[in-house]
Amino acid sequence: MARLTPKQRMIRLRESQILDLARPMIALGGLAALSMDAIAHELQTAKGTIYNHFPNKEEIVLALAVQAVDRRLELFNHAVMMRGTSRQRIAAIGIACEVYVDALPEFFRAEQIIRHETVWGKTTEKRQEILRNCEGRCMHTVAGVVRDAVSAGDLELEAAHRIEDIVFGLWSLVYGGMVLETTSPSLVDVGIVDSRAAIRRNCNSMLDGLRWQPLYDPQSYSTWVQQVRAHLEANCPPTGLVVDREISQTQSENKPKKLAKPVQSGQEL
Amino acid sequence: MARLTPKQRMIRLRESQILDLARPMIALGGLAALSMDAIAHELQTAKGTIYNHFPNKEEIVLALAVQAVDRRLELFNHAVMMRGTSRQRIAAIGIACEVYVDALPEFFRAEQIIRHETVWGKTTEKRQEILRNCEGRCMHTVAGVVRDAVSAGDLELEAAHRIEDIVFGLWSLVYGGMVLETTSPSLVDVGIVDSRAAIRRNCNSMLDGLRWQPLYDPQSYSTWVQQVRAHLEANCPPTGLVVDREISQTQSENKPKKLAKPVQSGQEL
DNA sequence: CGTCAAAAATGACAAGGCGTCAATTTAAGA
DNA sequence: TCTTAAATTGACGCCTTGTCATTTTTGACG
Repeated sequence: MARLTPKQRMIRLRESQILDLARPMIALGGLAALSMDAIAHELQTAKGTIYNHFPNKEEIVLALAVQAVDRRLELFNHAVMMRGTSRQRIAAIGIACEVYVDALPEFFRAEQIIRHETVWGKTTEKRQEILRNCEGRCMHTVAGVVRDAVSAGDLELEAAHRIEDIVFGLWSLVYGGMVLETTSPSLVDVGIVDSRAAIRRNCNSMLDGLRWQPLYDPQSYSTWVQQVRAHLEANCPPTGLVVDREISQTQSENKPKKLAKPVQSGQEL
Repeated sequence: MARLTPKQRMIRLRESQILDLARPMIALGGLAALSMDAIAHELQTAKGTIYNHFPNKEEIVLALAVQAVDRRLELFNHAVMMRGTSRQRIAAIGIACEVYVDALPEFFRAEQIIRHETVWGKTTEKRQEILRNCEGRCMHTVAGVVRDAVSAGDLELEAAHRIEDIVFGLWSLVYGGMVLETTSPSLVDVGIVDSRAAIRRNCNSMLDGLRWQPLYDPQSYSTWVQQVRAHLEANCPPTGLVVDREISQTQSENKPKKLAKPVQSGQEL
């Protein structure tokens, strides 16, 4: 981590500029709206230069997803550090998810898009590993709360019910709910008027079903939500910047990687 | 519903041929892998002819999604018709989802793809309405079981907990779980070894949390799963064909619709 | 300060896909 | 048989991504 030459700093800067330009694009219209030409044009460089930073569009999305999970983890960490019962702390993570989706929708979008084999399959192993790492740390944070609950005696695990599976359940419930909320043709038609409230209520039902003490109480839960939300929104302003993550020293390390035969040359879903 | 001229039958036939060709394509590589040229070529017609049937790629995906939800509904109906407690019948729907995803992955994929604003936004109102209708009927089927449970006294709804929200919860949990299972970079790395078992377990936790009687019992649940799965797989062979759904009498009704300015001309996600 | 090899930037180009439309062929009913 | 509406055709316009031979810049070293 020696000092950087001006040139190197220039390159780093451009990398983050690329991502800053790309983020609103994919938020607006998915991968198809992410135009390499447009980025090059706005940055006043040649397209080839963009390709020196990222071997293809998909890799940009992956880079965005990494930023996204970083931001999410940050919120999670703030959430679990709050003082309260184990049940309150796990609830805080749920609120963190809501804050995340509401305050950083562009990041959330990146996470959704990278979650497609067709996109994922065109990215480099190197960056994939980075994302896996981030996701792993997120899981670890959540699992930690569950473990604490067990230690504290708030939660008794039945045989054949693993901590990871519980985390997976909450994850499914929240992620699935958010995705359906965003993309379902007919949520309102079908009678779901306040999907957020429904998600929260359902998470609580699940935890009640595990007999995670203390059981759901609308009153106290509601005030806790207020508290957490205020705390998180105060501490994690959407404008906060992410530290640049260094993936290679030189551009040339990125260049020649040549994917093992791009299955589809077109764009995506 | 008079008789069809040979020509009209020809057209109907081609429509289903288009869908049959498109299904494996999107299953393999998403919307990008759905090639209009390839379909035209394989059908030995001109590309323009395909565009007489569907105004764009997205509309084909939507048509596939309609087929998909039809198939899903079919399975749901078989599931809820089984004799058992209300809790067993709701569990049967969960199993139906598993059978659906396993036996008809191409259909599931279509449902996933249409669930993107960028894809959805390019389809016609007419067919959108059809899909909403199908989804509504699915919801209705599931909600019916919940209502039965309430009637039978197996389930007491607290105030501010609506039936639709419970259905939404199960939907989120199962859909979210299945999506994560399919697309998560690192499920195994992170400790989820049997995601299906986890989904089932978590659904049961949620229902337990609602105090939906009788509560989860591993033994009896497990045997019920066997039964349902066998029944569904016997009654709904994957090869079963869907009745053609008639959307318009003549092709020319489809043709001139001209979308209100395609925001993105490229493909998707 | 000058030299030079390596790194980075450039942009014209190949490849390939979608959707269009004027012209043509086919079908159906009188 | 004739007429008119419907259906088919396929070349074409337009847009995109990703490549790569060439040119420019950088910075280490004498």
